[in-house]
Amino acid sequence: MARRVKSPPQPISDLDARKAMILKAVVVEHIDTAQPVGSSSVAATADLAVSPATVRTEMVALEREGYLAQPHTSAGRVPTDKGYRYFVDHLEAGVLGPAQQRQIREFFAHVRGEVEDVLEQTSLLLSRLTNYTSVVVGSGNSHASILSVQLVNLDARHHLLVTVFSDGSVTKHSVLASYEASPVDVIEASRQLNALLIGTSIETKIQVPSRADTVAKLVREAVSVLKAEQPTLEGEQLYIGGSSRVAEVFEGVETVRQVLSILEQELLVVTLVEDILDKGVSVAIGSEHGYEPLSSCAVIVAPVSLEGENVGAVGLLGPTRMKYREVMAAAEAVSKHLTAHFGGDDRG
Amino acid sequence: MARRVKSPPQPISDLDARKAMILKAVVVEHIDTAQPVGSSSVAATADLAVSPATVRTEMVALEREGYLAQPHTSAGRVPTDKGYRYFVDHLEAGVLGPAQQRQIREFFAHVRGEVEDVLEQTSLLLSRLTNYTSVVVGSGNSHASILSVQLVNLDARHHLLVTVFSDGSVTKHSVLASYEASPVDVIEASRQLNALLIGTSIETKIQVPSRADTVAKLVREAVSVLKAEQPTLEGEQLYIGGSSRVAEVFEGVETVRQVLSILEQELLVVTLVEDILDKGVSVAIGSEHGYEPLSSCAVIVAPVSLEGENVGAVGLLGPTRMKYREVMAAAEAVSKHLTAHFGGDDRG
DNA sequence: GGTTAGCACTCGGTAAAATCGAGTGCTAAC
DNA sequence: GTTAGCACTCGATTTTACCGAGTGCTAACC
Repeated sequence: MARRVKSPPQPISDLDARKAMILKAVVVEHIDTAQPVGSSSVAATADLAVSPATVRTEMVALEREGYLAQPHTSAGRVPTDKGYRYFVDHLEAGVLGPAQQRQIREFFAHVRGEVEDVLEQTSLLLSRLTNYTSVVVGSGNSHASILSVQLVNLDARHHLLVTVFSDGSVTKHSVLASYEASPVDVIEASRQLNALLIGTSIETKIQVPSRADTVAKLVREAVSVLKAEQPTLEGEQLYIGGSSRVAEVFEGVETVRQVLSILEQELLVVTLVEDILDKGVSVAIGSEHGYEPLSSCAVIVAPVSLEGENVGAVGLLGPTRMKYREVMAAAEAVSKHLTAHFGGDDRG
Repeated sequence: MARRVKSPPQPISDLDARKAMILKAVVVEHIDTAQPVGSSSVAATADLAVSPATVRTEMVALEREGYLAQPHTSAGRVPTDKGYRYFVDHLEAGVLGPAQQRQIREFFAHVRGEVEDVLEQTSLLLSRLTNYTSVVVGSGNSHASILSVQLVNLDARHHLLVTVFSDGSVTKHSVLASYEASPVDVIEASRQLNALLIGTSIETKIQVPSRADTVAKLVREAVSVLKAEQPTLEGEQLYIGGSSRVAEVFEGVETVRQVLSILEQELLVVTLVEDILDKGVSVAIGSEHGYEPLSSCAVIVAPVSLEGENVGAVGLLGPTRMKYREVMAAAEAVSKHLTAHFGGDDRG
C-alpha cells in the first residue's frame, strides 16, 4: 500500500508542502460539497496563512500539472483522478468512529451460520456502515480438497452428485444417464467415487475406470460433470450490498444505469476486485482500473485471508469523490474482523 | 384471471363501448408517449368516428368515475390505476412477436444445468425479452422429502450436515460441537441420521435418541440445526434479472432508489410475488399490492408449476405505464416453457 | 338528445433577456 | 514571493414574454 511519509527525494510528480495542502483542501471541500472549490475557501483553511491570490497562483500550477481541473473559466477547481490519487496516497490512516467500531464488533460477535451467510451479511454491514454499495468476494474452491462425494439417485436415470470440500463448501451436479441404474449400482458408484476422489482437488487429474458396466459408466459420468466446471470462476461467490445506494450516490440517471449494469455482471465485478487486489493497491480511482463505464467511480478493496492466503475481499464502490478516509478505515476494519472470524472460527 | 368478454350485465364500474374505446386510446397513447393525452389525438383514433368535443365530454365523465386524471387544467388526461386496471382486465390476449418466440424456444432448447442455474438464466431471459426488471421465485423445499443426509467432519468439533431433498435441492449446515468426536462416531451418526430422516420432510416431527453418548449427541445436534430453519422462507430462491432496467424505466432518482431498495429486500419481494399469485391475479397495478413505495409500479406475475403444484413464479416489474400486452404474453410464455421444462426434465 | 363547430380561457413549457455573483487572471504595489 | 485591487468571464438564476395544446362552455345542428 503506497503510503509515503514525507521524506526528502520524491518522484517528479511530487508536490511541495504548500501545494499539497492546497490540493488536499480542494479535495476535502469538493468531497464535502460536490461543488468546484474556489481560491478563497481554500485560503480560509485555518492552517494556511496565505491570501486567495497566492492560492490562485498555486492552483494554476496544480492545474498545469494535472492535479486539478476547471469545469470552465471563472469556476473553482475540481480534483482530477490524479489529484485524488495523490490525496489518497498521502492520506494518514483514518480512524473509525466509535459508533461504527461498536457496530462492527457487535456484528461479528453475533453473526453465525455458514460462510456464505456470513459473507452476505457482511456485505450488508459494509453498506450500512459506509452508505456506499459494497461488494464481498469469496474465492473459489478450486484447490480445496474433496472431503466426500456422494451420488444420490432421484430416479432411475437422474442422479445428484453432492461434493463436500475441505473449505466447507458444497456443490451439487446433476448426472443424467441414458441408461438405467439400480440403487445398488448407485451406492456402489458412490463408494468408488469416494475412494477415487477423497483428498484430491478439483484440479487433480483422475484415472477413471474404463470398464463398461453401469457402475463404471456412472463413475465416469460423475467425474466428468465435476471436472466440467470452469476452473477459476465457478465457485467464486459474490455478494453485493446496498445496490440502491448507487442511485443516491451518483448523479445522472445514465451513470446510475451504467454502474448498475456493471454490478449485474458478476464475473466482471469479481475480476475487477481481484485485479485491483493483484496490483497490491487498495483503491482504484476513476479510470485506473480500466473499466471505462466505471470511470466516475472509485473502488476501495481490502483482502480477506485465511491462514495467510487470500480467500476473498471486501470492496466498496462510490463516486470518485467518496469519503476515502472513513471508507478505507471501514473496509480495513471489516476485512480484519472477517479474517479473524474465519481464522478462529471454532468457538466452543 | 379476470378476462371478461363483452357480455350483458356488468358491475356498476363498467363502461359503455365508446367510453371503453376512449379509455383504451388514452392508455395506449400514454404508455407510448408518457405524456398526457388530449381529446384530439384520441378522436384521431381511426375507429372512433366522433369529434374531439364529444371525446372531451366523455373524458369528463371518465375522470369523474376515476379512470382518468388531469395533471392540471388545460393538460390532457392520464390514466389512473383504476384506468389501467380496466384496460388490463379487458385486454385481449397478446401474442408474442416471432423473434421473441424464437428467443424463448432457443433458450429452453439449450439451457441446462441445475434448477438454480436455469432459474437464474430465466430471469435474465425475461429481462432481455421485455426490457423490464424480472423476478423469478423458486419455492422452498419445506415439504420435499429427504433423500439422504450425511455428516462430514471438517475437524474434531466441526461437522457439516449435507442434506439432499427429493426436489433436487441440497442444503448444508454447520454442526459445531463442544466435545470431540472421532471419525468413526461421525460415520455412525451419519448412518443413524439417514435411518432417522430419509423419507421424512423437514416439517416431520422426529424422535431423536436420548442416550448420552457422543453419537447420540451428534445426532440430536444435527437434527436440531436442520429443523432450526425458518419453515417458510429459508429455501425460497429469488433471482432478479436486469435491475439496471429500473434506472431506465422509472423517472426520478428518488423513485429509482426506492424501487431498488425494495428489490434488495428479498423476503419482501418473494412475499409480494406470492401475495399477488395467491390473489389469483396476474397483474398488480400501482397500489393494488399494498406496498406503498411501489405505488408507481406494476407487477406482472405468472405461476410455474410442477405436477399441478405451484413451485414458483416469474414476474416482471415496471412502471404502471408498462407494455402490458407484450409483457403479459412474455411472462405467460416463459412460465409455460418453464413448467414444461421442469415437467419433462429427463432428456435421454 | 346527442353531436359538433366555435371560442374564450388556462396554464405549463420554452425561449430570450436581464441580472447576479463567484471566481478568475493580471498588474502594480508591498 | 506575496497580496490588494480590479476588470472580466461565464454559468446559474430569475424575469418576462410568449406560444400553443388542451380545456370547458355555449349555441347551432342533425
